[in-house]
Amino acid sequence: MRYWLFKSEPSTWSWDDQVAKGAEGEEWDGVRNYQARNCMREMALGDRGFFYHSQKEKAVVGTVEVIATSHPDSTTEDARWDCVDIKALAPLKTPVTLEMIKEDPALSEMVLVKNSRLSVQPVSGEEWARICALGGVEG
DNA sequence: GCCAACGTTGGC
DNA sequence: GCCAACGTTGGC
Repeated sequence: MRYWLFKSEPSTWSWDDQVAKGAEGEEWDGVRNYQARNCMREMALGDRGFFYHSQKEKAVVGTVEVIATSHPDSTTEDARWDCVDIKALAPLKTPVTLEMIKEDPALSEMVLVKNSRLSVQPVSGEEWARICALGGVEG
């Protein structure tokens, strides 16, 4: 199993919106960046991810699971853009903020730190375990 | 609200 | 195919 991070502006699509979709999940649509799209194309059923709130909050707030592999993005006719479906798994007891991530030597190499603009990105197994521990959630 | 970083577009 | 111009993202 591989691990990922999905970034969203809470004013556009928040963790609460994701939770409200329940087991049915939702398309992670609207991505118009090749690197982010390529990440989604690599995802497998059952892969796990973090749900990250950008802008004001800047924190990992929950975990999600990939429930549909890459398919055309329904919000565009442009065949270049694909997306996956994800469902909410569990909220973090303690949101893990960008500040905490930057201060933690074990997390200083995260794509989130190195390339802050990439909206869908890979997370290593070590990073996954560390953030789950900090956040008080089962990996 | 500003600005740096980055990706994309389009003219040559 | 290169590179300048432009638009967008996201942290501060």
